Amino acid sequence: MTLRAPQRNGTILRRPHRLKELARALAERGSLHLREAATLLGVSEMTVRRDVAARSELFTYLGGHLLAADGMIGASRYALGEEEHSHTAAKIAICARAAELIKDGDTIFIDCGSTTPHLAARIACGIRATAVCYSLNVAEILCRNADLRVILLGGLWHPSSASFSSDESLDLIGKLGINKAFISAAGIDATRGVSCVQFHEVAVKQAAMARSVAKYLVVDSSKFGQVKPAFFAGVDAFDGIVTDAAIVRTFSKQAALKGRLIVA
Amino acid sequence: MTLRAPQRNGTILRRPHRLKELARALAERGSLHLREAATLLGVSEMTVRRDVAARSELFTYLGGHLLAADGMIGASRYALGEEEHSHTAAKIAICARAAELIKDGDTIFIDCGSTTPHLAARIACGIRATAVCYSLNVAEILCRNADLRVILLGGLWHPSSASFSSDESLDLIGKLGINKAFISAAGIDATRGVSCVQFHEVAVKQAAMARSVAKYLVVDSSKFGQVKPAFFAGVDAFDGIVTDAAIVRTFSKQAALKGRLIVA
DNA sequence: CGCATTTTGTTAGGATAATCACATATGGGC
DNA sequence: GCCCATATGTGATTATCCTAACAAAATGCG
Repeated sequence: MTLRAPQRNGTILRRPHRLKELARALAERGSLHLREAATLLGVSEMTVRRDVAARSELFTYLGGHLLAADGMIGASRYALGEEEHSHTAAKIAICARAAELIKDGDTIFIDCGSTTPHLAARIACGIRATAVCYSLNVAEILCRNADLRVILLGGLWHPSSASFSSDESLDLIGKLGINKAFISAAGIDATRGVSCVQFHEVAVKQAAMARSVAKYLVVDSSKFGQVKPAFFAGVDAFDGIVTDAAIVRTFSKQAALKGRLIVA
Repeated sequence: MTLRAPQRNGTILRRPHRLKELARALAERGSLHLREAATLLGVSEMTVRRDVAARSELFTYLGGHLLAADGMIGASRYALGEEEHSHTAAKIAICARAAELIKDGDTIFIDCGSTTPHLAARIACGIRATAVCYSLNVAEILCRNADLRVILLGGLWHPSSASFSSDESLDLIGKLGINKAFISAAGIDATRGVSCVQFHEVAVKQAAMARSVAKYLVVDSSKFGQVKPAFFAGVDAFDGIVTDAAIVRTFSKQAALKGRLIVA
């Protein structure tokens, strides 16, 4: 069995194209009936069902109605159909592990990205902590937790990462005492360090790490060996690297990671 | 037929109590299946249906699943079942009117509260503007609009008003040039001025008004004659007061409001 | 208590949605 | 062209939801 390129219809990739159309329609209208979606896309209802099932992280499907998924608020124009939204199972697993590190009374920092919302959602009810964040999808989740004090770093909105940035945010970080910083990344490389895609994130990540006693990198195994444009820290800046089991074989013996891997 | 006090079961008001329980459960879990809701409340599914139908503004009901209503995002623990969420029709109407004031190229400020999310939602697609806000429910809506540049003033989260406050936010406002500020209030009184409930809102409202060329008060008619603890501006600080038709008879002849009422 | 009213539960039907199995279509490789 | 794999459509079956009508229980009042 050989790997093939996706099939084409005329000029466009079919399923990915439909998913984009759906996401666009949902962003505008909020919800969509299965039947509407089918006629909108010019396919049968069954095909819409299958499309949605294939990428169930992106959509919520309730009783014949299609909604934007819980976590994708503000993230609709957020690299949809790309890598960003894959590895969801691994992300949930590592975030569950990372959440165990959070104790009563902690002040934590939660980075932006597609991984960290899972961490925010996994903070056990009853843990009284202060949580600092700068992305909208993380804030939404934290703010629903009545046991948390939440600080959102504001500024200019960046749709690409669903986050905010401003000089004043950095000032605010400077006034905080943080116990544990949970940092995400798009790439981690033993020699070239840890990097992300958006440059505006760099200053926030660095400021949060500078103010934090412990720093944890929260990345799924697909990020290992990747290098992205915006470098922000060396691998050794982290006290722990929380990741999933798939990583162990390839990288766990590297000296740079020695003793700091926390495998979910 | 006589008017009666609500019926009681043991110690608690039944329907109102169930609605609160439902809202609480929804705030935690996001969505709830009809069957779960029924067992949770210890009543039949039919009763849940009737409860929800009775206050359909609060809930969205799709194919057997119960969701928090569109407008109440972030406002779940926000005086639910109280006055805050009433007058919805009037709020939508006045916000539609206020949204007409927003033009291409404007920089606008949108206050927090249960009224202003409707304004955020009513900004016509295609209008390219910069929008400044400091509440989560407003930010969520603005950030979905790809035609807007959004600035969120961050800080410490206040569940009571779904908003954020910090000194740094005020610094940030100081750097902005705002054309139109849309301010909400809980009370407006010709002699005692305009007031709100939460004190942390005062500094933000005042800073935004100070930086803005035009100031509009966006309040439904039920707020007239009310006085709340946190005073933040005189009636004459506003260039326009956008409100609904119900107000005209009682207050529109007052000299203090003369010529500044904009009736939806 | 007995009556009127309201609230809640139950049942039954028709409508709608979900799932499965199978048929058909499409496009790529040989 | 033929075959294969994937993609899509169709129809039948089952499950679920919605509504309405009626029955039962709770409540307030004289």
